[in-house]
Amino acid sequence: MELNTALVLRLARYLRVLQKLKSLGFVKVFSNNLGDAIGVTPAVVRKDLSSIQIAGNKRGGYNIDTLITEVGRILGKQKRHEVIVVGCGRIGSALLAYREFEEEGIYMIAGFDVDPNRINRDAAPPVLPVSELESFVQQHGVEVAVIAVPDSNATEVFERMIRAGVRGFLNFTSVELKCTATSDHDNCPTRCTVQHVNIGLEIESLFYLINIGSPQNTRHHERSAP
Amino acid sequence: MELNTALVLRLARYLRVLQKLKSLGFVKVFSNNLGDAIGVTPAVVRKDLSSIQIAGNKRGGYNIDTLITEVGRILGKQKRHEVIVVGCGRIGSALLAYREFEEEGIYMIAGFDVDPNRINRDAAPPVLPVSELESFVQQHGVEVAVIAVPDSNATEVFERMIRAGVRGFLNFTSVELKCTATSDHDNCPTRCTVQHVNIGLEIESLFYLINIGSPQNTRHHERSAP
DNA sequence: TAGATTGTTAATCGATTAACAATC
DNA sequence: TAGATTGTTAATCGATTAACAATC
Repeated sequence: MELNTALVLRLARYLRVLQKLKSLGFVKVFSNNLGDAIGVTPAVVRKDLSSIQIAGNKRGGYNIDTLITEVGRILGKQKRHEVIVVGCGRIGSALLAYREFEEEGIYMIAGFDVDPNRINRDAAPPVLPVSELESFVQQHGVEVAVIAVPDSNATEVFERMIRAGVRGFLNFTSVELKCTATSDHDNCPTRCTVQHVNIGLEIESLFYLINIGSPQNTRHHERSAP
Repeated sequence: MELNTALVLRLARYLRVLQKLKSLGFVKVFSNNLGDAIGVTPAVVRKDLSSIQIAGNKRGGYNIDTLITEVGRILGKQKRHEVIVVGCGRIGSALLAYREFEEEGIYMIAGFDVDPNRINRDAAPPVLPVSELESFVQQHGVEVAVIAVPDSNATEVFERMIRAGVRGFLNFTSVELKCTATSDHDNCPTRCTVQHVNIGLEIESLFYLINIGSPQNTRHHERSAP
């Protein structure tokens, strides 16, 4: 069962909506409710759910608890998700301090920087020198990292992390980090995934889009349709 | 000529690559160079360029200067692009202070916040009280805004800005802001565009994707393929 | 000229939408 | 039962890929 990025993002969105509905005391939900909430048609919702083997009732919609459990299981919500942030400038440190992710089981466990003035081992989460990146990754089994360094250092820290075993990246630089060609050794079979967040690019495209009047859209990754 | 979001984002990416190539002294570029650089096939590049009426030479590729001029013109790079940031918490103020956008002709001209402690009229850019949002938007003809307020305030500031005439939004909240249903008055014909940046969601999906080993992806708005 | 690259058409692929039988 | 909603199939749409003639 291979789910693509778009589907996984939709599942994560459904989950957030479901959690809100549950907290409001709802027990059941219909495909058109979920569709409205995240901006897709009911048919997409039903197809998504049936693709992950979740069945509803022909008349009574879907049970919210079942949905939360099943979608959460697929997204691995039973596990604690630990993330590091490499580059603790303005954006990096903003993300590092952003505790709201913990509600979703995502924990920022450390930041890394080259600047000695930014190092702070006593902070929570601590900011460590990048020289300790590899050992930290290996010790903690870090799988996912945010890259928020200057463009000029992006490739270096990326390749170091690949070698150290990190497999998922959220890339805030404007360097187009590629997974395939990164292994120096051919014995590196590691597939990795990079999600790009390029704010300048998004703003640039916004200026075009508003002046033409094309329909709404999503991102990346992350985008929603009417 | 209606260009969709994905195409516009690719054009913006081409432009960055072209600027780099030009600064390195290159004069010509081939479709496969551009394709490699942003992670698409040469055929996509040629199709994109021909769709905006840019012709290359059958043997000599494309002229970089022509490309920069033409793509820049389409993206409206001759104009100064002014943006405001509503919500000056950690992420909002990080973006407000991010001067690198200016290289791309994007200027953060003001921030807005409810917290009196964050107001600073003398800063560059200034941080103003949200009560002044509408008047500022109208005075400066603001077209694009970053929304970085807490989720609970997202809809309110969004609707206020819509009414004030803002038409493009970069939404950092996890609220699914929708353009269509926002007008209180039916006489509001304004189409707007929202780009969503939902970092928690992207990290969540990363954890799924790395554990299954699906192929790389893009964002959004903003994502890149092999 | 021979070789390489564009520009475009046709073929493929996947995702979205429409439709509707099954059924609660 | 009648009405409403699911689950799935078929039809549509758009985007991606393949292929190749045109041509520099």
